[in-house]
Formats: sequence, C-alpha cells, structure tokens
Amino acid sequence: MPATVGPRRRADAERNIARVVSAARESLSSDPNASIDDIAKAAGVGRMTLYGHFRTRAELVEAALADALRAGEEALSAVDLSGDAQDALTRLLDSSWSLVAESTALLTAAQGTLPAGRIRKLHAAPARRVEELIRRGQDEGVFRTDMPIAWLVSVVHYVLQGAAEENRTKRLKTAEAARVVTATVRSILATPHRALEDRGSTIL
Amino acid sequence: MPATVGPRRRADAERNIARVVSAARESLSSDPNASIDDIAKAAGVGRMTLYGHFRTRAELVEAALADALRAGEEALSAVDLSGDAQDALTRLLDSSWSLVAESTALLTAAQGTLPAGRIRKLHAAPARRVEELIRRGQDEGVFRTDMPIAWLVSVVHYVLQGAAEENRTKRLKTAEAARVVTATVRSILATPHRALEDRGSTIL
DNA sequence: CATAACTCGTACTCCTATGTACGACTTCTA
DNA sequence: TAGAAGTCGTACATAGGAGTACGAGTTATG
Repeated sequence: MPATVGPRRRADAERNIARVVSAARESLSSDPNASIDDIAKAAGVGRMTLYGHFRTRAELVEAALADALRAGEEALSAVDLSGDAQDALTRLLDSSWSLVAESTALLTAAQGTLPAGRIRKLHAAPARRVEELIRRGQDEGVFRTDMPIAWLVSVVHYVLQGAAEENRTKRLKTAEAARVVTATVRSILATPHRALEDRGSTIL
Repeated sequence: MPATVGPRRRADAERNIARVVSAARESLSSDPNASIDDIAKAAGVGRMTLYGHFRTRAELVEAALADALRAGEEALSAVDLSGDAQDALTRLLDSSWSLVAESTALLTAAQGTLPAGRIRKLHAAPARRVEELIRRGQDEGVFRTDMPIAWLVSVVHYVLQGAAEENRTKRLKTAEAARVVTATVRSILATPHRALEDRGSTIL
C-alpha cells in the first residue's frame, strides 16, 4: 500500500509538498528552530500553502524526519554487508557518517516537537540494520556479547552523533572524523581480550 | 580572588541567590525549557527578586551550569586517580556517572541559550582531569595513541551522555548503565591489539 | 472551458516568555 | 532605629511564532 493513502492530489500540489518537505529537511538541518515561515520561504511557497498540507509544525517535522530517514535507508541498502562483520561494519559506518552528520540538527528539532516514542519508531528500520549486523558478528565470535545489544546499537549512534558534533564545531576535520568513528566503533564492538579485562591470567 | 567581586550583599540577598541558583539547577535539569517564572516559584522567590540578581535568562542558566560544574569538581576531586590508569578511570567514571546523568537536561538548556564557546570554557576544568588521566595512561602504554586526545576525551563524554539518555528513557537500568559505561570506555581507550586491527600479521 | 483544486497575501487571534517600570512594603545592619 | 538594601506584586511593553479566517486569484485536469 502507498505511504499516504489520501485523496488524489493535483500534480502541482504534489510537487509543492515535495518542495516543502525537502526545504524543511534542509532548513531544520541547519537550524532546528527554523520557523514554519522560514521553511515556506525556503521552499518558495506561501506559508498558507504549507499549512494546506501540514496542519501543524509537528506534522511537518515528522515528514522531514521521515524523508531523511527514507533517503538514508536508500543509501544504506546499497551497502554490501556480506563477508567479515568488522569490515562490513566499517563500510556501513563510512556510508552512514555523512548522513548522520547532516541530520543531527533535524533530529534535535524532532526531539523538541515530536513525542519521544514517535522518533524511535521512525528510527526502527535503520536501527534494525545495525542490530542485525552486530548479531551476526556475535554469532561469528567477532563481536562482544557481554553487553545488551540494544546498548551496542545505541552507542554506535552516540559515537556517530558525537563525531558529527565535533566536526560541526571544527574540532575534528571531516576526513579525520570518519576515520575516528570507525576505529572507535571497532574497539567498542570487538570481543574484548582477556588480557585487557583481567590482567594476571597469561592465557593468550 | 573571590568568584564574584561585586559590592557587599546583604545576608538575605545572598541566601536568595543561592536558593535561586539551586532551584535553577533542579528545574533546568528536569526541563531544559523551564521558564524564569517556574524557577522563581521553585526557589520560593518573586520573579522580580530573581531579576534583581540575574538580568537575563542566559545569566541565570550560566550560573546554574557553573554551580553544577562546581559541585561536580568537588565530588570528582575526591576520587583517587593513582595506580593503574584503567582502574583509576573506572573509579572516575563511577563517580561521574550520576553527575552527568543528572545534568544532561541542564546542559541542553545551556546549549540553547549560551554561546557555544562559553560552555566549553566552563567545562574546561573537568575535561582537563580526564585528559590528564588519559595522557598518563598513554605514557604507561595502557591507552591507545592512535587518535587525537581531544576526541578520546570527547567520546568519553558522549558515551556518558548516551548512557544517561538510555537510562532516562528506561532502556537501561541505572546499575546496568554504570557497568556498561565503564566497559565501553575501557574498550575505547585500551591500546588496540594488533590481531584485531590488522589480521594477517602474526606479530604478537 | 468549466470547475474543482490549489495558491497565497493580508490580517487577524492566541499564547508564551522575556524583560522593564513603578512603588509600596519588609528586613537587614550599622 | 534610621536608612540603605532587598523583596516582590501589578502592570506593561515587546517580540515571535503558531494557527485561523477570508477571499481573490491562478492552474490543473477531465
């Protein structure tokens, strides 16, 4: 079934909606507090037109977030996740990096206007992708199993967000950020070596 | 020299300021958008009194943040950082955890009202403590040196914040959060094993 | 080309929060 | 206990954004 079932819309309306959504994505991604007016202007559309399609700010923010997520899904679904789990993860991270970096502000906006649960729901699909990969790595013995998998998934997110933030504030160059993210995440997920966790045993 | 040099204040004024600051800390820590009015009420003080001491919202938020940081410094300075760096870090994290968890919302408030640089400046002291510990661990060969130290410091922060968030949203029990934070940070900081980073070489 | 769908400007109302002005009252403190 | 310092209520000025109402004009579409 189609995403929005609604009554058949006229072609120009459809086009304007698309414009608004993408303007919302852009505007909110650079300023999470962008007003509806700002967004309408950025879309080259009257504020009233916008209200014709999105009754409230929340509705608009949600559409923008959903759109960003959809675009992300599209990009990520192209990533080859076969082979060594560590390497697959690295590839996934390399592709995720810029997407996440671009959308941090948008996420902030969503957190400010959408009910908490709603955001999680929208994030479910991308999160599942990471979760499955981690699970596979665990089965293969490459990834650790001593922490809740939900945490492992989340922490990847937080590291990504953090790197994006450091990058935004010029404390980390873009290239450096990408490198650092993968190295950090690798370390987090890797099965810990005995020697590191309890020194004393000389097993390895 | 004393923190605030200003003209000598009357005892009751001093007391009210303290009340307001601590009310601000509490209110902003549970709702980063708490209004000045809310805070005044929480402090059991008239809004006008509050304005007598803090001319703008930003001034108040800054005072609240500074106070939280000061309290944190106090608690953290009691932590024994001698001995094995990994263990010292664990102790530091155990003590930091609740402090950070309590203040995430406050931090959010600050990010919304204070100029970005101001926050970093206030954070300088606690950040330095972590940085020094990491540096020592590096000297001892226990901590990795393949990433910028500024990133290592930041990522510890992000992990802490993340765990706090997971805890707030009931996805991680408090006890679990503390455990998970230390395990995660240990893995991030530990000198990576060759075998993990590039498989193939059989050096170790 | 008729008409339903859509656009969008102007002009409101509402709301919430910040910050100011005034001034009467209370409480320290010397 | 006088007067300086501080409290704090009421009222107001301001500002910005959200959402509504109206209605004239424009455009897609069958």
